[in-house]
Amino acid sequence: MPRTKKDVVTEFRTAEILQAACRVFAEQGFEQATMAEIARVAGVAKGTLYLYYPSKQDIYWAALGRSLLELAAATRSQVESAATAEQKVHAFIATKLRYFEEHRDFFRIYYSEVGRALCRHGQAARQFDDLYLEQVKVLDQVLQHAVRRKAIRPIRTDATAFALFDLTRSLVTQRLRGLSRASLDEDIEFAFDLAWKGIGHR
Amino acid sequence: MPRTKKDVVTEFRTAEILQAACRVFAEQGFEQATMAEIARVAGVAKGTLYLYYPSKQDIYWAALGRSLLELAAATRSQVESAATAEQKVHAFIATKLRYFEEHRDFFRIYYSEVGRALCRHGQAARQFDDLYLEQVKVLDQVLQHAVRRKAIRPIRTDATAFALFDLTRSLVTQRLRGLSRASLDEDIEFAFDLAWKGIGHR
Amino acid sequence: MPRTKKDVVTEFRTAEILQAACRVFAEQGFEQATMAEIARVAGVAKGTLYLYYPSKQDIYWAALGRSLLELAAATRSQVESAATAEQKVHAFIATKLRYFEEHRDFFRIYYSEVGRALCRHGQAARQFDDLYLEQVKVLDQVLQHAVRRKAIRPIRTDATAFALFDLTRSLVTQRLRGLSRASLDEDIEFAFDLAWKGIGHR
Amino acid sequence: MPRTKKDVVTEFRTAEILQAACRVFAEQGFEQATMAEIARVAGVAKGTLYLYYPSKQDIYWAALGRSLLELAAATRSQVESAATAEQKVHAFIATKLRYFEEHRDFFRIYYSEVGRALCRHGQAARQFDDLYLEQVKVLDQVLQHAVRRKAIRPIRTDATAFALFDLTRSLVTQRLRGLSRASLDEDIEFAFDLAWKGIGHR
DNA sequence: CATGAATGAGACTTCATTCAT
DNA sequence: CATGAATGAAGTCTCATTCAT
Repeated sequence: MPRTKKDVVTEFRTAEILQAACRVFAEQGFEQATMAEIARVAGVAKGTLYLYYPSKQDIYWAALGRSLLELAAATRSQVESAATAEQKVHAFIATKLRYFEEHRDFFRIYYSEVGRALCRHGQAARQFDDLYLEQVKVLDQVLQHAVRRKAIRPIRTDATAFALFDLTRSLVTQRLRGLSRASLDEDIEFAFDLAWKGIGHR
Repeated sequence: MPRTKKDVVTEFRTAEILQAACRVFAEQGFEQATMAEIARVAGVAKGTLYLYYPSKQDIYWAALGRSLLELAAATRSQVESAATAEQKVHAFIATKLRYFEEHRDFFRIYYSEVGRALCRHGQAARQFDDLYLEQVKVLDQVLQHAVRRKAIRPIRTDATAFALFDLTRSLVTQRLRGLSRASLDEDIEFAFDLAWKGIGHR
Repeated sequence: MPRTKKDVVTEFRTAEILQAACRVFAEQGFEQATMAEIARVAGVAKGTLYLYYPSKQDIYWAALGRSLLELAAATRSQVESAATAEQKVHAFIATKLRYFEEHRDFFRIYYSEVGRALCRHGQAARQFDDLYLEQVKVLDQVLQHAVRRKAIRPIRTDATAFALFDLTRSLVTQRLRGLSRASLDEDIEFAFDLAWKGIGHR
Repeated sequence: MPRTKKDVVTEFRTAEILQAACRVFAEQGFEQATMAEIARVAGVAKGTLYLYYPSKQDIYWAALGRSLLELAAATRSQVESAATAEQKVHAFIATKLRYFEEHRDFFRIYYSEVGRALCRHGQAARQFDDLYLEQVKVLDQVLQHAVRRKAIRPIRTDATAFALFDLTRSLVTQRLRGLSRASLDEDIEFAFDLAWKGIGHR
């Protein structure tokens, strides 16, 4: 509440750096990205980066984590707001697609990290993994509930949750690569339709 | 045409190197993997690697490409052998899941590369991308044909092809991470069921 | 001449900084010590250090020089006060041991600098060297006088002066490292006794 | 015994590097010395240094340790060869002065390290310290024995051992700094004489 | 052909010093 | 005067690649 001067500047710089980092990591990937390039894009000196983050790794996690938490929160919120199971699944897909559409750099880093996590598994990617799995769990519970209510077919909910998760990723990727000529809303409907007719009763 | 002596040795060394590379790249990722480690695992000297491949990048592409071509061929073959659209889609999913199940290291590299390709796009990943898109196209044509024959709902076949593609990846990932307790066949049936009930007529 | 306000503050800050510097340099050595740490210990900001000293090097010389001058003055004073050659040598040894006992941080820097001076010779260590040699000269003259008076054996006085100088350093070092269980006075007597009589029987 | 080819080269390079390191460390001190400079003096590339030593620290310890062990061995050997206590003390002083006279760069590093060890105490300098203290112990035992035989005065042998140790260092330093115009043998005799008889008349 | 010692470009990180507030 | 955020030069170490043996 106090120290507005310092905090504002810090927050500004932090945001500036993370934004630059996001762009650079999205374009180059973690390993190819250099601190020099991040600094250049952020418009600061190399040393300045280390005033705000102790290492390249930390900038990376910060850039990734910030959006990851935001996305997770948005997803939880939207899913909870939805009334029926159908609407919840729709909300899940829609929220993700919309968020990624608006944060394409984040999606690139995010997707890239999913791949990296398969290799080098057992490294410090725990925090990332946790957030990842938590998202799936949210959807899993929605599906479990829906199965009990017979809103959807009896189905392996955990595996389905994963699959729906990847389905959204699939569409985002298509959009990102310019392979989808449809509008965002159309893609959302398409994904939901595909998912729902698949898991829908009858 | 024969010259067996030389060719056999070359082929042997090549295979040995690629296998080692596959393991190392799968465990470490492209950037973290070192030529020294690949050489060590392959049981040859560092310099020897350069007798067979001009660069680290090339070993990577070779390791990736070899299995990629194999998988593509298997997929095409199995899909063509199948009679009905339903069986073709089933074959597509089954072939991929089976292949990845048997070539886990390859899958790791492959999936990791999908992520890397999003970043560093426009780099030399053209060959990878082509193979990737070709796979999708095979499925796309199956779906187009099926739509015309009203074997499945009228649907955006290209986007659906992508989605099915990612659906299989989703299940492989689950298996790889130890998140699926089902058998391989059960997972295949699950994936197909999910896909088909989604795209199936009625 | 007075302007007490400013001068007092300056003197206060200067002393504060030098004391902090003394502690930090003693603990870390010149190169490992950082301006940030000195500032932290001094309770001022990094920039403030540069208001009073133009560089790290200068703080170092100041911290070293201050005590060095003090010690030199004390030594001269005590030696002059002593009546006989024996007492003068005793005073020399005693003064040094007492001073170092009370200014252990200074001794660490001082001794460390002696070592550094051997390397990097020809650098700006002139001032340090001068003070160092001057101390020796004081003792040298005492010894020369004593030789003429036949108070001590005819002996190379300059080399002996150096040797006695290092003898005191030797004992201080032992005390500092906790290798001496004797009292300060006992160590003084021991050093003087050793110097005066040697170790030989008779 | 076998692998002469490789071993010889390795030994040659190792020696080359250590010699270069010795010179550079002697001239610049540990912190000011750079790997680039050591490589330049050794006539190899920077990376080559890391083929033989894992870090700058390790090169330093190696350069220091090699001579330290050599000196320790020579000292022990010479002291043991000597018959009487007087001759043993003489041997101790003579060996050290002779060795340092021939290995001036080593002495610089060595002395510099003694100073560094006072600061940053508690660091990994254990190995150095051990060798240092062991040397003193050798002399200590000689003195203890001599006291029992009444070859020398009853005296605190441990403290005296330290003092004699520093006495030799004192003379080496004088020679190194060009402050002694005497020959090496004269300085040896001077040091021994001073130690044995003290400065007092009679 | 095979080797692996040697290379050197380039990465991350530190820290003395500056300067706008 | 005092501050401390910003700077950027410089250092250590890694590793893909080369080449003499």
